[in-house]
Amino acid sequence: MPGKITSLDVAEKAGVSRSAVSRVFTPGASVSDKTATKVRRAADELGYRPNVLARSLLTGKSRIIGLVVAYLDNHFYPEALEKLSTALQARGYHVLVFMGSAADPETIADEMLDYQVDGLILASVEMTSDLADRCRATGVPVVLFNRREERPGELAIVSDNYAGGRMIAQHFLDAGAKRIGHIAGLESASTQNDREAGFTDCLNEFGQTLYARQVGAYDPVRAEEAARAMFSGADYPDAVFVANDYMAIKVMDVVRSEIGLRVPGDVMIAGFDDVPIASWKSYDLTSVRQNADAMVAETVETLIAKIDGKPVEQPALIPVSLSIRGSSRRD
Amino acid sequence: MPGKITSLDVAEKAGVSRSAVSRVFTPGASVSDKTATKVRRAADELGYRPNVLARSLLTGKSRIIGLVVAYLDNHFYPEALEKLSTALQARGYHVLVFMGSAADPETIADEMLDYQVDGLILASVEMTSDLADRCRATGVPVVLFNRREERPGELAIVSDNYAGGRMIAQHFLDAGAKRIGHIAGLESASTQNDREAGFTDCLNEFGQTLYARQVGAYDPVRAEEAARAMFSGADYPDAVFVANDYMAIKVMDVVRSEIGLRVPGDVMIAGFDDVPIASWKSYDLTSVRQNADAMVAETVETLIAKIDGKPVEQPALIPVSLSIRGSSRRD
DNA sequence: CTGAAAGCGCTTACAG
DNA sequence: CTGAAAGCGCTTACAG
Repeated sequence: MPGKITSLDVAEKAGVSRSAVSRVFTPGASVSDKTATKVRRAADELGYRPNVLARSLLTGKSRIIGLVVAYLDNHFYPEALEKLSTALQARGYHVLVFMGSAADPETIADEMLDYQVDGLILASVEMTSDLADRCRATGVPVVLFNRREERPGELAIVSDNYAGGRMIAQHFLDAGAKRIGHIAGLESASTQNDREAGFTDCLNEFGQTLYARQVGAYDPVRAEEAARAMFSGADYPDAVFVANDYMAIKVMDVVRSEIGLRVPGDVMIAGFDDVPIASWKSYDLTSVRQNADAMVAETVETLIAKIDGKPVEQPALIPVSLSIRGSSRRD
Repeated sequence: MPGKITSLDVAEKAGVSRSAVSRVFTPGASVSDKTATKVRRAADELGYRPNVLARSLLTGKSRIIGLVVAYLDNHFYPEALEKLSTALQARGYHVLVFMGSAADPETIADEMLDYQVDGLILASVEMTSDLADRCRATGVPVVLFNRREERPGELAIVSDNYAGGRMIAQHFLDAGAKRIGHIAGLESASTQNDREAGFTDCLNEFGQTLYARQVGAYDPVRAEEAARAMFSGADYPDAVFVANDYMAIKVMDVVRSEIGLRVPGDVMIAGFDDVPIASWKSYDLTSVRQNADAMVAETVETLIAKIDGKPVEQPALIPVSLSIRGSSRRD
């Protein structure tokens, strides 16, 4: 293979200066058509492409977005990652992935900053705030995805989790449920708190209180344990809201296969996220739909606006909707 | 925020040269303890960290690995992505993600090369070969993950898909299946060809041939259609090997919920990959286990060895094993 | 062990 | 419109 082709090689071949070559590859720069044609031809023949890293050094823009994720086993996140990356690619950015579980937040923050990322998307539930504070301190734009922390200057893209919680409570009440339970996610997570607050507020307004409560911490094994604890006795709930689909699926498995109850006959179950699995026939799970497309679009717009130095305000909550399915349908 | 802190700032504060600062941050460089201490203190106070991009320009190493993926809805890939990224992080590399579905292979190849990636992992099923050829032509090390193309110089990490196919055939035969079907994945994919070859070879050795065959192309909707076509008549198979779990789950849903057959009573079903869903109680799917950890470890080792200029040979096939579950168990 | 100098590949005012 | 020159932040022989 030939050594790396540089702009100088192209310049020589085209009989112009390095500056001219650079201009041809800089949208909006002033070059004559004739020069542009010569340069493009030479570049094509040589297989030249500008070195993005060298450009970054000059411009101070790397066009790299750092994305911190974890929990890729919860199907909501791979979908988000795919959409986020696709949307960013379309805008000329690329995603450098950091697994939140692979190192401590300090290390991750340092590494991201080392790569001179133009912006950050934080989609990992735990320890987000340390990371975000540290990054914001350096002046790199940060957007939280599917979580909020209420820090000053924070930009957070979240669904209307509170409204979603209310929808499920209302749905259970409409169906005549009398003993309504909740299996919570991670209690330090804003999604959990907002969903549960909406759920219990609505229950209270109709004169009911939570009949049973367990914590699954957004973890499949803990969700199973929570289900066993909640359904092993005789006086189990007749409806339960599980804080996300990933846990709800495990709860359904325990309730049906281990305990031997019928869903929705003995107990109605609803989840949150409306991941594809929820609509699979074997689960047919009622769920609150998070509009992933809207969340991603808002995340990308907000982050890029911030990067471009535009004034950016905290975006509105993303609306949710209820997908009613067999797990809570009583005919 | 203060302007970017450079090595010169640190050098001045510590009363040494820029070279000295650089050496402190270069493992293995010769610096006295005294200098190192002074530099580290100054760096900490200033919050200095070397600019990886600037370093890349000099060293020619970006420590960025390009990863092309797609099909994140097939749960095998998010898991692989998570493990790949974690393993690479531990080795001081980071992953720049390219969604194979978001652009044509040429564009993706160009963009990856623009970022001066040190190496590439291709985990996207389609159009891999164009992309790989294009990248290899520039001298960037490429490793294919979970696919092979038999190109010269190719490095491909794949399971022993052929052996996996045989295992399922053997298992069906042992269980007394007489009418054995296959729902194929993408027929241009090496995984598909190897799995089916092993499956039918084994069948043939025992005097059987494929009783029915449909193509699902690794796509959930097409898998459902394939299942409908295969099971709508009266003389449906009594055992079917579906080329991956992602399709097998959809096949089970159609067979049980739409057609009304019992699994395994009326038909035994087996998949491939052994993704977490396979062991969920509602599916309890027999599957060939791909050792994702081993595949990832091998991929990372091979790629890094190649990057480091070491002689690298095509690695051996990764062994698979059969996870027998309820979907094929007849007591 | 340490510093001055050159240079990685590019872009951007500055003149012309 | 175009080129010469400076410089982004860093590393690496080269002397000392």
